[in-house]
Amino acid sequence: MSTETVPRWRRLEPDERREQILACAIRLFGERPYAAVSTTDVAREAGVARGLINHYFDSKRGLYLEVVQRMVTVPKAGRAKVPTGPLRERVEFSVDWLLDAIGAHGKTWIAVLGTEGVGNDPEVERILAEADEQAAVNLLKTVGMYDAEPEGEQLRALVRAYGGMVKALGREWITHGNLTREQVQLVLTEQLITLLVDTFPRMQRQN
Amino acid sequence: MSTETVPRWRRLEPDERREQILACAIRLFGERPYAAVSTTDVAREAGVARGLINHYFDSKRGLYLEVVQRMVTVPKAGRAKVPTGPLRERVEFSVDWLLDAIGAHGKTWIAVLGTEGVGNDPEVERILAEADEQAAVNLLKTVGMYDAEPEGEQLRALVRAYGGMVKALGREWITHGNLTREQVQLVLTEQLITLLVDTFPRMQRQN
DNA sequence: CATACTGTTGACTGCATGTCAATAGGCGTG
DNA sequence: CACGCCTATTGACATGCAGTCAACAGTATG
Repeated sequence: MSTETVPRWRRLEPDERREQILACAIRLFGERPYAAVSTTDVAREAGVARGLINHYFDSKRGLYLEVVQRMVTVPKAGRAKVPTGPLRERVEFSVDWLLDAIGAHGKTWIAVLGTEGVGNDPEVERILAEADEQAAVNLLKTVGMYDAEPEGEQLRALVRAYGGMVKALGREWITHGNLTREQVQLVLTEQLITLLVDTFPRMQRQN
Repeated sequence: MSTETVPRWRRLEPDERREQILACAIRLFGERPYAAVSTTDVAREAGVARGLINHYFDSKRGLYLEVVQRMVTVPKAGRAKVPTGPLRERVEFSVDWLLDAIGAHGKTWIAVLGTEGVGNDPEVERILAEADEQAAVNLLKTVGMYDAEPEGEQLRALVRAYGGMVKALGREWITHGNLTREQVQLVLTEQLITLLVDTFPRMQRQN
């Protein structure tokens, strides 16, 4: 008869446990809407007592906010090449890079943009706005127009709005399959060029 | 001593009561996110017993879905003028009409688009997708390209995606005040023209 | 092997949702 | 005008979830 004591649970480093719970939460919140995911679900998924979740995260809402933060944080893949040459080429390069990123993280991506519900959640809105801004800045730097003269703020606003179309087209491509990658690429390229070389200058004159 | 019996509550026609509750729900769900609105809140706001909500709506979720449905249902304002003339004019007319609609229902509008959270809610997604499709069809009809040749489905997909930019620009204009109405109008007009007269034809050739 | 540190548990509390039998508003009828 | 019926509405109940906390048990250390 073995009196060997087999531990009922393993003790992990705080960071490790936190990550593990967060990973499970990301999966579940990605599949179902907020209200349809209980902390009990997350706890079961992580093989952990429910109370532990409140130990590592203030509340269910706090956990959710971190999930959103993680999901919108683009891996910022190392794009070593700093493109040069005429604007058109830089734009094409940027759009291509965008589509690569979307294609790679497609699954997570659609989960993030999946639902635009009703109801103002300032916190969530702030996180998403920050991510949009980040993406806009990235794009502008890549096409070499970040240091855009007067009214750079307006240009960023335009590119942020352009991001809205990127998301929508991404959904048409990835989730609905209504458009091919080539088609999306064409549209995004033409639209961005129009925006940068035609609309933006005219808008400046209008100020 | 008056023995007059003053009713504790008034008996309403089902449709009437339903509308009343729905109106309160729209207000509350427009202000706070789903989880932060309890059926108790809605009941108090409407001055009825909580149980009545489950009598008229299957569940809190069911109520929410109807709220979303109402909020995305554009009043479909009677635009009597059927525009004619060159495409540019029709586009300008359409964009102008769009911005009028956004400006008028601005408050509700931003509430609807306010938050894009994480998590797939197929029902909500379906409602919003339907609204987007409706808007796209409306726009295409107004510019006179609804009966667009082959690949009309692809054109609708493009216009739906364009709608993504409309929303984003609307937010930059209405809620953040980063752009003026004139600027938004300029951008939307140029982008739509590019899409219709340049990109779409090229895309068709690409098929 | 004993001890201390702390990651982890499980029970407790309050609140929210959904259900259902009982109640009462108010219209139609005698 | 009073009575009675229909049903809109209520209020209590059951279930489940979120947050708190004292106690427990891995586990590293001497």
